[in-house]
Amino acid sequence: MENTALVRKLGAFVALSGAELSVLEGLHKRRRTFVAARELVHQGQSDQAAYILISGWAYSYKVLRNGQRQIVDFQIPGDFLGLRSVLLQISDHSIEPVTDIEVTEVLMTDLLDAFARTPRLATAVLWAASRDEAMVVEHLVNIGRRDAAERMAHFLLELGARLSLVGLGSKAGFACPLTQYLLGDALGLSAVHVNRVLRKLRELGMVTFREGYVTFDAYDRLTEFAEFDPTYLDQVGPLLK
Amino acid sequence: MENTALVRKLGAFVALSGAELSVLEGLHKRRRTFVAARELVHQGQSDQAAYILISGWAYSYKVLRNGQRQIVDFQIPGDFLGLRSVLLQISDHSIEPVTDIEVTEVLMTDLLDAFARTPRLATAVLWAASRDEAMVVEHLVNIGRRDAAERMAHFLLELGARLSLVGLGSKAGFACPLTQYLLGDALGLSAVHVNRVLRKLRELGMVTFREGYVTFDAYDRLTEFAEFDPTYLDQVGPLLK
DNA sequence: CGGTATGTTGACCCCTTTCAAAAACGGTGG
DNA sequence: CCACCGTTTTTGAAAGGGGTCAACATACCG
Repeated sequence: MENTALVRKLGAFVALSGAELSVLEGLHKRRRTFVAARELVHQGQSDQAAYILISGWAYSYKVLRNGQRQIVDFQIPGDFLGLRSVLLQISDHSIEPVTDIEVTEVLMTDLLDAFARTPRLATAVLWAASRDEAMVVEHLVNIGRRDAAERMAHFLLELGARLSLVGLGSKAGFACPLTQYLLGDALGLSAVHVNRVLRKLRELGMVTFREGYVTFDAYDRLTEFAEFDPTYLDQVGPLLK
Repeated sequence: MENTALVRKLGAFVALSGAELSVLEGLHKRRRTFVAARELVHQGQSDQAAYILISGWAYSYKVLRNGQRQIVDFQIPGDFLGLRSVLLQISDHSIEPVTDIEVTEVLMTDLLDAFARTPRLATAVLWAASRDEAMVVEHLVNIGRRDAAERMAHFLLELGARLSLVGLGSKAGFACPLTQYLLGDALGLSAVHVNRVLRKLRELGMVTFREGYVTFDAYDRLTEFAEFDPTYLDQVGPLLK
């Protein structure tokens, strides 16, 4: 089964029965692929389907009239794309792949049906949504109250931790397809300043971001510097037995 | 029934049956009151209960080691307090009343039971959580990509719109118990700058914030200025019939 | 091999912060 | 009713973090 990442995520919250697993399985209706940098969901469009990311990276963002863009979050394998859009019946944001991506489509009607048949699954998805919200909240704190260097450090650590949870990273580092423009739009910084900050962090011997790879040169020192506390990403144990 | 605000909110998403309404009713176990400015939930504490706000204002926030504080959102009547904390089993933020508040307590076990018995309620709560997340996302855009004046304007408009939905405000204005320090911590600005920005907006003839009351002097011009689009707050009609 | 996207660095400027201090406000107790 | 005191609001002056503009280096690609 390829959507292990999602099953693992939800399984951490709710111990899923065989029946529930097969309902979850049944959600994966259609396999689709999208190419890098071509918008997948458009802000304002009303959606009938969400996606589960199988491979590749994507990001969700909002654009302002003056052309500025704020990236809300990056999505990595195992994450939902556009779940909120489906529930609110309208997309309040756009989604674009960073790399070529593979997804499976989840139809809203199927999802609501699944909830009706297996309430525990609804709870599990509610948990996943809460975790996503916790990440957005952390980004808010990051942008609102940390200076550029701390912000960058925190961001890279969070990404590393998330990737580690799905086997794509470690405390040593991770492969990262993001450009400095994307980083800037995610952190509320200019691309130019992103560059300067990365240099500073490199010179401080804490992280190196070069050639699509992030290396944590001093993980603990970086964690301390960024005041990074991964509690909001972890799940201690199944809440529903 | 006093928790009309919540019923109205959820009812907008899911047409609730009599049975579902009574389950919802049954959630309101205990009525409690808290006094202003005394912390109600502490960051890091593990929670067994959430609250539904009946009257008064509260705010959720995170503190950094250096003492800085980022307010994530203000809660007004009809809003959940600490729903995310309950689902994640740990509070990633603190909550404090702005004014004296009345709440009803919702025990986690009751909530999960209610989900099991009435799946549509789970869907409705998932919707409410999505709406909260949409607000946080909008705050992120606000702080990340708007300058101080636009940010303040957008914030006041959103607050006005939310209060209007529960009958506590209009396009003319609303009663607002917030201090300039609270505004600053919510918007990622210093209190001093908040003051300057308010003066500027007042001199531009768009909003006036004086003596605990926000007056929209030119609602449309302000909306235009802040690029405020309330779509993310509204609900067009019940998704589940 | 030219062309386009990305990374790098310097100089300058402006929005916001910080520091400081005064004024206004609101409650409290005498 | 008033003196007193803590909180909140207001304003000024100076410093700084990050933005903007511009140029150049580098890498990738058909």
